[in-house]
Amino acid sequence: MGQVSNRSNRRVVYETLRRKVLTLELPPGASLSENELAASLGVSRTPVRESLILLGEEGLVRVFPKVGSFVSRVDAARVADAQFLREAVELAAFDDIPATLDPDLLAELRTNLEQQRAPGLDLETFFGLDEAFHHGLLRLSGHGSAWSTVVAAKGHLDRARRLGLHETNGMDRFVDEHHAILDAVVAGDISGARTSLRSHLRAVFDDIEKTRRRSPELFAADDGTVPVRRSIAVWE
Amino acid sequence: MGQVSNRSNRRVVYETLRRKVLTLELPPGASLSENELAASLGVSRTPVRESLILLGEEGLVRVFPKVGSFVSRVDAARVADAQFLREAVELAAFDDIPATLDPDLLAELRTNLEQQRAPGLDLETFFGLDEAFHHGLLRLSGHGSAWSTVVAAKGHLDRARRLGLHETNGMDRFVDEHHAILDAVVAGDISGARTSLRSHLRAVFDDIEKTRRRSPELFAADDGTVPVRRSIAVWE
DNA sequence: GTGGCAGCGCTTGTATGTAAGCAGCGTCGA
DNA sequence: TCGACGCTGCTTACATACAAGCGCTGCCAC
Repeated sequence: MGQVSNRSNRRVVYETLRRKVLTLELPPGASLSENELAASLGVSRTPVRESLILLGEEGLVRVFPKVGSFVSRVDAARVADAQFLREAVELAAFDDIPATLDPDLLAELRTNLEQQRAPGLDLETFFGLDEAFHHGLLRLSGHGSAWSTVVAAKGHLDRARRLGLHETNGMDRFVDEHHAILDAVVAGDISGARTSLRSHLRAVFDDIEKTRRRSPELFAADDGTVPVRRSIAVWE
Repeated sequence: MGQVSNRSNRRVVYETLRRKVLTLELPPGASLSENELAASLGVSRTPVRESLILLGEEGLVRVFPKVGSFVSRVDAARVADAQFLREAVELAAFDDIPATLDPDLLAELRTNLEQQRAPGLDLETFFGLDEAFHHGLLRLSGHGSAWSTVVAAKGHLDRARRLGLHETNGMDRFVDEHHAILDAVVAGDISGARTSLRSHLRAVFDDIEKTRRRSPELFAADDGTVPVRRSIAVWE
C-alpha cells in the first residue's frame, strides 16, 4: 500500500521519531540504529537517516560517526535557552495585542481552557492543549507564525517538563494561571497579563529545576561521551 | 585527497551552500540540481541531498518533489517573523545584564566597533562584525547560546538586508547606533539601551521595507509555484 | 590472574542504482 | 493557426551496495 497521502516517507518517519523522542517513548540515551529503525518502520535506511540528521540539527539526537545515534540527554543549558527564548517571544507579543481581539480566536481559547478543566485529563492531551493555548496567545497579537521557531527550539524544555509532570501532577495550578493570563488580556490589562504570563512560565521552569535536582541522571550534560553499549539495554 | 579535517562532506557542502544563499551568490529562484551540485562540488548526490533537506527545513530552499530544488524567494512574512523574534530576544536579554560587565567581552565589543569604523569596509566583513556585535550583546547578559536559534531563524532577514544595503550604503548610521547602544549599556542605562536597540533594529527593518517597495520581484511571496524553467537562466 | 592484541560485528558516511513523475517540446490533427 | 497528445529528458524519492572505522570480546602470552 505504501503512502497514500502526499506526505513523503521521510516526513512520516521524522514526525514519528520526533514525537516518540518528545514524549519520552524513546528516552534519553536510547539507541537509534539506522538499520533497526528502517527495518521496524518498513522503509530503507535513506529516509531514516535523513530524519536522524534533522533531529540531530534540532538537538534531540546525537550522531556519533561510525559509532551510533542516540537520543540526546536533556541538557540543562538548552532547557534554559528555550525558557529564555519562549519567555522573550511570548512577552514581546503582548506589546502588539490589538485593542479589539479576534472574537473567533478568543472563543477558541476559551474552549481550550474548558477542555483543560476536564477531569482525569490525559497528560499528553493536556500538553497538546497547553501548546495550542500558548500558540493562540501569540496569534492574538498577529505573531502566530513565530511559534514554529519556538517549537523547534524547545524540544529539550518539553522533555524536561514531561519528566517533571510525571511526578508532580500539578496541572491544576497551571490551568488556573492560564485563566488568569487570558482574563487579563481580555480586560485589556496588558501589564497584568505580562506579569501573569511571566510568573506562569517561571513556575514551569522552577518545576523542571526541582525535577533536575531530584533526578540528575536524566539531565546529564551532553558532553560528547557515547553511552556505553551495555547500558543501553537499560533504557530499552 | 578528500577531506583532511574531521568535518564530514555533508557539513562542508551544507555550510558552503548556506553561505552562498545568504550572500545572494545563489540568488532567490536559482536552481539547485542535486546532480549538478554534486558534480561541481566533487561529491556524490548523497551529501548534497542531505544539505538541501536541511536548507529546506530552514526555509532557505524549496524542494519540489520530482521537479527541482530552488533557492527560496525572500518571504516578507518570514522577514517580519525574524525581525519580531530577534527584537524580542535581544531586548529581553537586557533585563539580565549583570551590574558589572565582563571586561574581556567589553573589550572585544569595543574592538569590534572600531573595526566597523574602518574606511572602505567590505560589505560582507561589515555583516560579520554586525553579527558578532549583536551576539556579543547577548553574551553580556549570559544568553549567548540563544543566538544560534536567532541565526537559524533569520536567514530571510539577512538576505533582505543584503538586498537593501547593496543600494543604500548606509552603514555609517548603523555603526553610530551600535555605539549608542553599547554606551548606554556601559553607563548602566538599561532603559536607554533598550530604546536605542529597538530603534536600531526598526531602522534596519524600515530599510528592508523600502527595498521591498522598490524591488518587489525579489520578495515575491513563496506561494508554492515553481519558477519557470526558462527564467532560471536569468538568475544564473 | 591479568594485560595486550587481533578479529569480528556493528555503526555511520558515501556512492550508485532504480523508480516514479512533472515540464516542455514537437508533432499531428482539425 | 491553434489545440491536444505523447515522447523525451530532466528532476527528486527511495533502495541498495560499498567503504571506513570504532568497540567489544575472546584468546593468548606472561
